[in-house]
Amino acid sequence: MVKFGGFSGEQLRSFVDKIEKLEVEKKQIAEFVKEIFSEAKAQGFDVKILRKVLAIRKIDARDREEQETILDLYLHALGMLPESDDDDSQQEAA
Amino acid sequence: MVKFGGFSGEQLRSFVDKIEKLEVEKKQIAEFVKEIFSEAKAQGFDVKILRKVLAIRKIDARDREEQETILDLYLHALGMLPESDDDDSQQEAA
Amino acid sequence: MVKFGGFSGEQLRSFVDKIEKLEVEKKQIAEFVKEIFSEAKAQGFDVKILRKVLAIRKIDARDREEQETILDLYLHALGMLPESDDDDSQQEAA
Amino acid sequence: MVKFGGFSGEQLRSFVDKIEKLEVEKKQIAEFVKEIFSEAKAQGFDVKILRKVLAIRKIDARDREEQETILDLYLHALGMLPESDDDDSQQEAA
DNA sequence: AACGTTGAAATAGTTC
DNA sequence: GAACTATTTCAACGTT
Repeated sequence: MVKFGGFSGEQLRSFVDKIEKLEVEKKQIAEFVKEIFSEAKAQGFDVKILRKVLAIRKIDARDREEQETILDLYLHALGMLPESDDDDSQQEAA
Repeated sequence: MVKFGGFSGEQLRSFVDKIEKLEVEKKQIAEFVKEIFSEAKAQGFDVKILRKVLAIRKIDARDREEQETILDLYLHALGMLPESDDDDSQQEAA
Repeated sequence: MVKFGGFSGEQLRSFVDKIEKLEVEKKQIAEFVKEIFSEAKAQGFDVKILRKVLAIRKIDARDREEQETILDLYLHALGMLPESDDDDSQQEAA
Repeated sequence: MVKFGGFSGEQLRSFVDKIEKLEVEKKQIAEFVKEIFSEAKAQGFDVKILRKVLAIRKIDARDREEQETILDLYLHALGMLPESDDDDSQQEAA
């Protein structure tokens, strides 16, 4: 049931407050990032290239994650990994 | 001159490190926000409505800012505000 | 199947043409808007203020929309709106 | 002088109206463009690629413009073009 | 004319 | 998988 009539107004306010505070934090961090870009630019770096560097590193990180995932899949397929979902009977007598 | 060939590699690394750390922080906060939404949902709140509430509050906040800004503009246009360096023609009969 | 090898070149050309034509129209409109600003300025209006007025009206319009949306959400949440396919509990006493 | 007190309210309203109408038109065109993308997608085109095609054509168009500009510069440098800025007195007694 | 600011467009991610 | 939301990116604009 949807919380509206009654006492849950305080809870709602609490949720709203928390989230808005966190959004503020996020915004502050974003501004900080911008400052760093400015600083880099002031020191002669090409911001566009800097962004590209970061983007590539991001992709690489993902690749690594995915490849680890694939590795896990392989290992699991070969029965060399204890998988979370189907460990319904392995534990007691492993 | 663009800093990429040469000794500025350390600076670059420093910028990249800082930014990536901040990005991590942002992501953590975003996850935290999601948790709060989950919590609210678990307590029976309609997340869609909660989002709308937040959106409206955002718009209202911006509206308030804009209203203040335009008030300043009006006052200044009417010569009722001591603006920093805009007294170019007000002194018609000084 | 992705349409790029083969006979669909004409279709592609057609899409590209249509879109580019529309983009041209958009650009023309944008230029027209600029002309109006110029005209206003020439007639003694403070363009900055004019822009702010427009911005505030935009925000207000969006706010109104959001308010209506959330009203619908409220009403619906309270079971006071006949939603299209949300009659999950009406049938108890059919 | 800034138009505020008095009779210029109507003019202001007129400007606002015109601009907002044009903005609406722009938005409609943008929606139309989206529809075309949808249609293309429905017919099996990869929208991402379609966008890339458009982007490249845009760049090419710009390139052409810039190259024409450069060509103009060359021609002018070689004294083969009448330049805009300093043609204030050349025509009558060149 | 470069700079930062702002608004729009696009992409990625999430939810239903 | 379709729609919605959020984030990121890109371009335009005013400003200095």
